Amino acid sequence: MGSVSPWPERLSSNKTRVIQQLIHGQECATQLQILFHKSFEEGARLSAQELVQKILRSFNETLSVLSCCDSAEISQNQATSNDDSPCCDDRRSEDSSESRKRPASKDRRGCYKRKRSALTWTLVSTTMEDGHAWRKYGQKEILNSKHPRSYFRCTRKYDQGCRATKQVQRMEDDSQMYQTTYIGTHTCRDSFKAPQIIKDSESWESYMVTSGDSETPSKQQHHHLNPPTTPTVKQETKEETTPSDLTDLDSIKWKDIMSGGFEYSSEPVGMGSDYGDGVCNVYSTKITSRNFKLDFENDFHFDESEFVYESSLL
DNA sequence: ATGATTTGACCGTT
DNA sequence: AACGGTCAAATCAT
Repeated sequence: MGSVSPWPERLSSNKTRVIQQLIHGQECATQLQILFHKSFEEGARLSAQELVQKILRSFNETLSVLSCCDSAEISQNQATSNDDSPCCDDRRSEDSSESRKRPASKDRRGCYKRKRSALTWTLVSTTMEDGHAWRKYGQKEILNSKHPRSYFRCTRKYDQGCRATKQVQRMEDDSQMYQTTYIGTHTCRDSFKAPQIIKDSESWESYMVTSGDSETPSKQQHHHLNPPTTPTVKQETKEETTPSDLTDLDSIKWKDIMSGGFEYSSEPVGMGSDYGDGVCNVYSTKITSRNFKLDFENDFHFDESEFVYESSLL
Protein backbone atom coordinates (compact mmCIF):
# COMPACT_ATOMS: atom_id res chain seq x y z
CA MET A 1 0.00 0.00 0.00
CA GLY A 2 2.55 2.51 1.11
CA SER A 3 -0.15 4.83 2.31
CA VAL A 4 1.21 7.37 4.68
CA SER A 5 -0.61 9.35 7.23
CA PRO A 6 1.80 12.08 8.04
CA TRP A 7 -0.39 13.82 10.55
CA PRO A 8 -2.56 12.38 13.26
CA GLU A 9 -6.14 13.14 12.62
CA ARG A 10 -6.55 16.12 14.90
CA LEU A 11 -3.26 17.62 13.91
CA SER A 12 -4.18 17.19 10.34
CA SER A 13 -7.42 18.97 10.95
CA ASN A 14 -5.75 21.85 12.71
CA LYS A 15 -3.17 22.04 10.07
CA THR A 16 -5.80 22.23 7.43
CA ARG A 17 -7.46 25.09 9.24
CA VAL A 18 -4.20 26.92 9.60
CA ILE A 19 -3.55 26.44 5.96
CA GLN A 20 -6.99 27.74 5.15
CA GLN A 21 -6.34 30.90 7.05
CA LEU A 22 -2.98 31.38 5.48
CA ILE A 23 -4.46 30.78 2.12
CA HIS A 24 -7.03 33.39 2.78
CA GLY A 25 -4.40 35.92 3.73
CA GLN A 26 -2.37 34.98 0.76
CA GLU A 27 -5.35 35.36 -1.47
CA CYS A 28 -5.91 38.86 -0.19
CA ALA A 29 -2.30 39.75 -0.76
CA THR A 30 -2.48 38.43 -4.25
CA GLN A 31 -5.52 40.48 -5.03
CA LEU A 32 -3.77 43.48 -3.59
CA GLN A 33 -0.89 42.78 -5.85
CA ILE A 34 -3.10 42.69 -8.88
CA LEU A 35 -4.74 45.87 -7.77
CA PHE A 36 -1.39 47.55 -7.39
CA HIS A 37 -0.36 46.35 -10.71
CA LYS A 38 -3.31 47.96 -12.35
CA SER A 39 -3.61 51.16 -10.50
CA PHE A 40 -0.23 52.65 -9.68
CA GLU A 41 2.15 54.50 -11.85
CA GLU A 42 5.51 52.94 -12.40
CA GLY A 43 7.45 54.07 -9.35
CA ALA A 44 4.80 53.44 -6.78
CA ARG A 45 3.87 50.21 -8.40
CA LEU A 46 7.32 48.78 -8.02
CA SER A 47 7.61 49.45 -4.34
CA ALA A 48 4.07 48.33 -3.71
CA GLN A 49 4.72 45.16 -5.57
CA GLU A 50 7.91 44.51 -3.71
CA LEU A 51 5.96 44.85 -0.54
CA VAL A 52 3.28 42.52 -1.72
CA GLN A 53 5.89 40.08 -2.79
CA LYS A 54 7.35 40.05 0.65
CA ILE A 55 3.96 39.38 2.08
CA LEU A 56 3.33 36.66 -0.40
CA ARG A 57 6.70 35.13 0.21
CA SER A 58 6.00 35.09 3.87
CA PHE A 59 2.74 33.27 3.30
CA ASN A 60 4.39 31.02 0.90
CA GLU A 61 7.16 30.00 3.20
CA THR A 62 4.80 29.41 6.04
CA LEU A 63 2.65 27.29 3.86
CA SER A 64 5.67 25.51 2.59
CA VAL A 65 6.73 24.66 6.10
CA LEU A 66 3.28 23.37 6.83
CA SER A 67 3.18 21.34 3.74
CA CYS A 68 6.73 20.16 3.83
CA CYS A 69 5.84 16.96 5.56
CA ASP A 70 3.70 16.05 2.66
CA SER A 71 6.10 16.85 -0.04
CA ALA A 72 9.01 15.49 1.88
CA GLU A 73 7.25 12.26 2.28
CA ILE A 74 6.33 12.20 -1.30
CA SER A 75 9.95 12.55 -2.17
CA GLN A 76 11.08 10.01 0.28
CA ASN A 77 8.48 7.49 -0.52
CA GLN A 78 9.02 7.72 -4.17
CA ALA A 79 12.74 7.76 -3.88
CA THR A 80 12.83 4.68 -1.78
CA SER A 81 9.95 2.65 -2.95
CA ASN A 82 10.57 3.02 -6.65
CA ASP A 83 6.89 3.05 -7.15
CA ASP A 84 7.13 5.44 -9.99
CA SER A 85 10.47 4.68 -11.39
CA PRO A 86 10.72 2.38 -14.30
CA CYS A 87 12.71 -0.71 -13.67
CA CYS A 88 15.43 0.45 -15.96
CA ASP A 89 15.28 4.10 -15.35
CA ASP A 90 17.67 5.28 -12.75
CA ARG A 91 20.06 2.49 -12.92
CA ARG A 92 21.04 3.50 -16.39
CA SER A 93 24.09 5.67 -16.26
CA GLU A 94 24.66 8.06 -19.04
CA ASP A 95 28.40 7.97 -19.25
CA SER A 96 28.61 4.24 -19.12
CA SER A 97 30.00 3.12 -22.39
CA GLU A 98 27.83 0.09 -22.08
CA SER A 99 24.71 2.11 -22.30
CA ARG A 100 25.80 3.87 -25.39
CA LYS A 101 25.94 0.71 -27.35
CA ARG A 102 22.83 -0.46 -28.99
CA PRO A 103 21.40 -2.99 -26.61
CA ALA A 104 21.46 -5.69 -29.28
CA SER A 105 18.21 -7.08 -28.06
CA LYS A 106 15.11 -5.11 -27.20
CA ASP A 107 16.02 -4.70 -23.56
CA ARG A 108 13.79 -1.72 -23.25
CA ARG A 109 10.68 -3.66 -24.00
CA GLY A 110 8.50 -3.53 -20.96
CA CYS A 111 10.91 -1.37 -19.05
CA TYR A 112 9.35 1.91 -19.80
CA LYS A 113 6.67 3.08 -17.47
CA ARG A 114 4.96 6.36 -17.99
CA LYS A 115 5.42 8.42 -14.91
CA ARG A 116 2.25 9.58 -13.41
CA SER A 117 2.27 9.90 -9.70
CA ALA A 118 3.78 13.30 -9.56
CA LEU A 119 2.72 16.73 -8.70
CA THR A 120 2.13 18.71 -11.86
CA TRP A 121 1.40 22.30 -12.52
CA THR A 122 1.31 24.53 -15.50
CA LEU A 123 2.29 28.08 -16.11
CA VAL A 124 2.72 30.40 -19.01
CA SER A 125 5.78 32.53 -19.35
CA THR A 126 7.72 34.50 -21.86
CA THR A 127 10.80 32.57 -21.00
CA MET A 128 11.77 28.99 -20.52
CA GLU A 129 14.24 29.97 -17.85
CA ASP A 130 13.23 29.12 -14.35
CA GLY A 131 16.46 28.95 -12.46
CA HIS A 132 16.87 25.23 -12.72
CA ALA A 133 19.20 23.30 -14.90
CA TRP A 134 17.29 21.20 -17.37
CA ARG A 135 18.35 18.82 -20.01
CA LYS A 136 16.23 18.26 -23.04
CA TYR A 137 15.50 14.65 -23.72
CA GLY A 138 12.84 14.77 -26.35
CA GLN A 139 10.64 16.73 -28.64
CA LYS A 140 7.35 15.73 -30.10
CA GLU A 141 4.87 17.02 -32.58
CA ILE A 142 1.54 17.26 -30.86
CA LEU A 143 -1.69 16.68 -32.64
CA ASN A 144 -3.54 19.90 -33.46
CA SER A 145 -0.71 21.98 -32.17
CA LYS A 146 1.33 24.28 -34.28
CA HIS A 147 4.39 23.91 -32.17
CA PRO A 148 6.18 20.82 -30.96
CA ARG A 149 6.40 20.02 -27.30
CA SER A 150 9.82 19.77 -25.73
CA TYR A 151 10.64 17.49 -22.87
CA PHE A 152 13.15 18.31 -20.21
CA ARG A 153 14.42 16.54 -17.18
CA CYS A 154 16.49 17.83 -14.33
CA THR A 155 20.20 17.61 -15.01
CA ARG A 156 20.52 16.10 -11.57
CA LYS A 157 18.39 13.15 -12.43
CA TYR A 158 21.18 10.67 -12.26
CA ASP A 159 23.61 12.13 -9.80
CA GLN A 160 21.01 13.18 -7.29
CA GLY A 161 18.04 11.19 -8.36
CA CYS A 162 15.97 14.28 -8.98
CA ARG A 163 12.80 13.31 -10.77
CA ALA A 164 11.61 16.71 -11.83
CA THR A 165 10.69 17.06 -15.46
CA LYS A 166 8.99 19.68 -17.47
CA GLN A 167 7.31 20.00 -20.80
CA VAL A 168 7.46 23.19 -22.74
CA GLN A 169 5.31 24.20 -25.63
CA ARG A 170 4.77 27.47 -27.38
CA MET A 171 1.33 28.88 -27.07
CA GLU A 172 -0.89 28.46 -30.07
CA ASP A 173 -1.92 32.04 -30.40
CA ASP A 174 1.10 33.75 -28.98
CA SER A 175 4.35 32.21 -30.06
CA GLN A 176 6.23 34.44 -27.67
CA MET A 177 4.71 32.63 -24.77
CA TYR A 178 5.67 29.25 -23.48
CA GLN A 179 3.35 26.97 -21.66
CA THR A 180 5.37 24.94 -19.26
CA THR A 181 4.10 21.95 -17.39
CA TYR A 182 6.22 20.96 -14.45
CA ILE A 183 6.00 17.38 -13.37
CA GLY A 184 7.38 16.37 -10.05
CA THR A 185 9.33 18.36 -7.56
CA HIS A 186 13.02 19.00 -7.48
CA THR A 187 14.65 16.83 -4.91
CA CYS A 188 18.07 17.95 -5.95
CA ARG A 189 19.67 20.95 -4.47
CA ASP A 190 21.33 22.97 -7.08
CA SER A 191 20.48 26.28 -8.45
CA PHE A 192 17.81 27.37 -6.12
CA LYS A 193 18.88 30.40 -4.20
CA ALA A 194 16.93 32.67 -1.97
CA PRO A 195 15.04 35.06 -4.16
CA GLN A 196 16.37 38.54 -4.34
CA ILE A 197 14.48 41.76 -4.31
CA ILE A 198 13.17 42.17 -7.75
CA LYS A 199 14.22 45.31 -9.43
CA ASP A 200 12.99 44.47 -12.80
CA SER A 201 9.34 43.87 -12.38
CA GLU A 202 9.15 42.46 -15.82
CA SER A 203 11.00 39.41 -14.71
CA TRP A 204 8.05 38.24 -12.78
CA GLU A 205 5.28 40.06 -14.48
CA SER A 206 6.03 38.02 -17.47
CA TYR A 207 4.86 34.99 -15.65
CA MET A 208 1.27 34.14 -15.99
CA VAL A 209 -0.71 31.25 -14.95
CA THR A 210 -3.45 29.68 -16.88
CA SER A 211 -6.26 27.39 -16.14
CA GLY A 212 -6.14 25.09 -19.05
CA ASP A 213 -5.07 24.31 -22.52
CA SER A 214 -8.30 25.35 -24.07
CA GLU A 215 -8.55 28.61 -22.24
CA THR A 216 -7.89 31.73 -24.11
CA PRO A 217 -4.95 33.57 -22.70
CA SER A 218 -6.74 36.87 -22.88
CA LYS A 219 -8.13 36.63 -19.42
CA GLN A 220 -5.01 35.40 -17.81
CA GLN A 221 -3.84 37.30 -14.84
CA HIS A 222 -0.38 38.21 -13.88
CA HIS A 223 1.04 36.48 -10.93
CA HIS A 224 4.11 36.53 -8.96
CA LEU A 225 6.42 33.62 -9.18
CA ASN A 226 9.93 33.35 -8.05
CA PRO A 227 11.95 34.99 -10.72
CA PRO A 228 14.66 33.08 -12.41
CA THR A 229 17.28 33.67 -9.83
CA THR A 230 20.38 32.14 -11.20
CA PRO A 231 21.26 31.25 -14.70
CA THR A 232 21.05 27.68 -15.60
CA VAL A 233 24.33 26.60 -14.21
CA LYS A 234 25.50 23.35 -12.90
CA GLN A 235 27.16 23.43 -9.58
CA GLU A 236 28.20 20.87 -7.10
CA THR A 237 27.15 22.54 -3.91
CA LYS A 238 27.02 20.07 -1.17
CA GLU A 239 26.29 22.29 1.75
CA GLU A 240 23.07 21.71 3.52
CA THR A 241 21.25 24.94 3.79
CA THR A 242 17.60 24.30 4.04
CA PRO A 243 15.63 21.15 4.01
CA SER A 244 14.39 20.21 0.64
CA ASP A 245 11.01 21.63 1.24
CA LEU A 246 11.67 25.12 0.06
CA THR A 247 11.99 24.36 -3.54
CA ASP A 248 10.70 26.51 -6.27
CA LEU A 249 7.72 24.31 -6.39
CA ASP A 250 6.68 25.33 -2.98
CA SER A 251 7.17 28.90 -3.75
CA ILE A 252 4.92 28.55 -6.68
CA LYS A 253 2.34 26.12 -5.67
CA TRP A 254 0.75 27.77 -2.74
CA LYS A 255 0.83 31.28 -3.83
CA ASP A 256 -0.46 30.53 -7.22
CA ILE A 257 -2.87 27.87 -6.45
CA MET A 258 -4.57 30.12 -4.01
CA SER A 259 -4.43 33.22 -6.06
CA GLY A 260 -7.88 32.70 -7.32
CA GLY A 261 -10.86 30.75 -6.21
CA PHE A 262 -10.08 27.15 -6.46
CA GLU A 263 -11.98 24.02 -6.31
CA TYR A 264 -11.36 20.54 -5.32
CA SER A 265 -12.22 18.21 -8.07
CA SER A 266 -11.52 14.81 -9.35
CA GLU A 267 -11.31 15.86 -12.91
CA PRO A 268 -8.09 15.34 -14.69
CA VAL A 269 -6.11 18.40 -15.49
CA GLY A 270 -3.06 18.86 -17.56
CA MET A 271 -2.18 19.64 -21.06
CA GLY A 272 -3.74 17.57 -23.73
CA SER A 273 -4.38 14.08 -22.65
CA ASP A 274 -2.63 13.69 -19.42
CA TYR A 275 -2.11 11.80 -16.28
CA GLY A 276 -5.69 11.85 -15.35
CA ASP A 277 -6.53 8.67 -13.62
CA GLY A 278 -3.89 8.69 -10.96
CA VAL A 279 -4.96 5.51 -9.34
CA CYS A 280 -2.30 5.37 -6.75
CA ASN A 281 -1.65 4.55 -3.20
CA VAL A 282 -3.96 6.94 -1.55
CA TYR A 283 -6.05 8.78 -3.97
CA SER A 284 -5.69 11.49 -6.45
CA THR A 285 -6.33 14.99 -5.36
CA LYS A 286 -6.63 17.72 -7.87
CA ILE A 287 -7.01 21.34 -7.12
CA THR A 288 -7.98 23.64 -9.87
CA SER A 289 -7.43 27.30 -9.54
CA ARG A 290 -8.98 29.84 -11.83
CA ASN A 291 -5.60 30.71 -13.06
CA PHE A 292 -3.43 27.84 -12.24
CA LYS A 293 -3.43 24.16 -12.33
CA LEU A 294 -1.90 21.82 -9.92
CA ASP A 295 -2.18 18.14 -9.35
CA PHE A 296 -1.62 16.59 -6.04
CA GLU A 297 -1.42 12.94 -6.53
CA ASN A 298 -0.27 10.01 -4.61
CA ASP A 299 0.69 10.72 -1.08
CA PHE A 300 0.04 14.36 -0.91
CA HIS A 301 -2.17 13.82 2.01
CA PHE A 302 -5.24 15.74 2.78
CA ASP A 303 -8.19 14.16 4.34
CA GLU A 304 -10.86 14.43 1.78
CA SER A 305 -13.50 15.12 4.33
CA GLU A 306 -11.53 18.01 5.69
CA PHE A 307 -10.33 19.39 2.50
CA VAL A 308 -13.44 21.19 1.55
CA TYR A 309 -12.78 24.80 0.99
CA GLU A 310 -15.90 26.79 0.60
CA SER A 311 -15.67 29.59 -1.81
CA SER A 312 -17.30 31.77 0.80
CA LEU A 313 -14.10 31.61 2.70
CA LEU A 314 -12.27 33.32 -0.04
C1' DA B 1 36.94 14.65 -24.62
C1' DT B 2 32.87 15.69 -22.57
C1' DG B 3 28.33 17.18 -22.23
C1' DA B 4 24.02 18.80 -24.54
C1' DT B 5 20.69 18.42 -28.25
C1' DT B 6 18.36 16.14 -32.05
C1' DT B 7 15.55 12.75 -33.70
C1' DG B 8 13.60 8.29 -34.90
C1' DA B 9 12.21 4.29 -32.49
C1' DC B 10 10.10 2.21 -28.70
C1' DC B 11 6.46 1.61 -25.41
C1' DG B 12 2.29 2.58 -22.30
C1' DT B 13 -2.18 4.40 -22.39
C1' DT B 14 -6.46 5.23 -24.36
C1' DA C 1 -4.11 2.10 -33.97
C1' DA C 2 -3.19 6.69 -32.58
C1' DC C 3 -1.09 9.52 -29.53
C1' DG C 4 2.25 11.19 -26.52
C1' DG C 5 6.19 10.36 -23.20
C1' DT C 6 10.77 8.42 -23.02
C1' DC C 7 15.02 6.28 -24.64
C1' DA C 8 19.35 6.37 -26.70
C1' DA C 9 22.42 6.61 -30.89
C1' DA C 10 23.98 10.14 -33.66
C1' DT C 11 25.26 14.61 -33.94
C1' DC C 12 26.51 19.13 -32.36
C1' DA C 13 28.74 22.46 -29.26
C1' DT C 14 32.17 23.73 -26.05
